[in-house]
Amino acid sequence: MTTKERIVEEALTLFSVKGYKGTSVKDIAGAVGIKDSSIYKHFTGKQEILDAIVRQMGICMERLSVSIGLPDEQEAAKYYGELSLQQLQELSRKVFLFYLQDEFASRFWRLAIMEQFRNAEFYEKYRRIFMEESIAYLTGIFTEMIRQKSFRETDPEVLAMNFYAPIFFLLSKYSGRPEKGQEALEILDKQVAEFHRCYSQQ
Amino acid sequence: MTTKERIVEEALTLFSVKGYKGTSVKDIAGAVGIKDSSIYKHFTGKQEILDAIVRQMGICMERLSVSIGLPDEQEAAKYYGELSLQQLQELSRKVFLFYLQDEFASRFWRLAIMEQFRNAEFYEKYRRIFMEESIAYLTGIFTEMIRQKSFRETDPEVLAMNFYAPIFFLLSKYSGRPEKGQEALEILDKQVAEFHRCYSQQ
DNA sequence: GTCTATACCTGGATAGAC
DNA sequence: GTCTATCCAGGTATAGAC
Repeated sequence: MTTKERIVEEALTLFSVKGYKGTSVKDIAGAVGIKDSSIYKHFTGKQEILDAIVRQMGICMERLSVSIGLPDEQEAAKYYGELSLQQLQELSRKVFLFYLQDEFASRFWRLAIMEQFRNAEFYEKYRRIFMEESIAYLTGIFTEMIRQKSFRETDPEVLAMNFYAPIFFLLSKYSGRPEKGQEALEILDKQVAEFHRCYSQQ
Repeated sequence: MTTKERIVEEALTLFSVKGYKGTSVKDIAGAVGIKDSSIYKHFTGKQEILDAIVRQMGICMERLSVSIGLPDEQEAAKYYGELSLQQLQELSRKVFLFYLQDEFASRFWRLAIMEQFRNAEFYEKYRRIFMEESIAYLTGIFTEMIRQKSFRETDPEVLAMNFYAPIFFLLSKYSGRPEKGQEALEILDKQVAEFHRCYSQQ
């Protein structure tokens, strides 16, 4: 990993805990193991490091399904087949654990949460990645499931929100404490079981 | 309003947009209309202003139901009677609009979100007020509704999460933009209608 | 491309006049 | 209880040696 990459790496770690304003260039340099002045050979300033993080997030997260290794909406129909309870739980756990534990996504989640009110770019990315794309992906899957009659006839967007909102809630609750992920997963499984009971036609 | 109260007031407004670190004592003093040095006649420092805000939130929000003017769990059974769709929608709208638009709660919500990772006290208060108490309140209501057989036999906590998670999601999405509240309310109503369809026994 | 040294500024906080 | 003046620490950033 180049020094420039390590700067971005350490900066994201620090920003995601102490915030942008709460992290100094000295802190970042210290974490990398160089002096603060050396940072300026790689970036014009602190703001540019933040910009690099945002850009990287844009690249990494362009599509939720690709990042998590989930089938895309077209394949999903086959992949999930009749969408059994076990498969639904697998789907919810994958999404949840990805955002909670993925090296990059979990830190970006926290940073975006902290910066969303100060920084329009963060608000946009945060909303798109962690809200709209997730809902859109699930809407696609559920549309197909309903078409296949494995799910009850319902507005697929309402269904997607019903499925995703508890995941989002638990992410918000546990994003600072990934070590408590097990506790969260148990709650999540209960939610999904209830979801399945409500909508599945088996 | 005393100067001390106005300092807390303006500080909360600024903190809730620019964050604690992003707001200077000069900014606060400027908003109040005094010089920064005068602040120190009322507070020992910036940190104490933040402490005052946290304390005030503790007082204001001790019980969700009181703050919002909702019936408590015992009265709720009578109040909501058979819990019609309209009453469920009223309940969800009250909770949602309170956190979104209440002068104090909406700003505290944003501040707490930004400070939760840096400040354990904020994380505690944020989680207690905006997550656990809401869920606990709804669990109480739903327990009673199930006992009355107006709701299907279900784990009331799962029900509470099902009901509250979309509210929480929409709050997170629209907390910076209360002017778009109408758009959010339409989505919320759809969610509640679906919830009612799933669980009500009428 | 990393270092030392340094310039410059902002922000938190105090002292003391009124 | 507000002001002016001031101090000090810490943070961003630059210059220049190696």
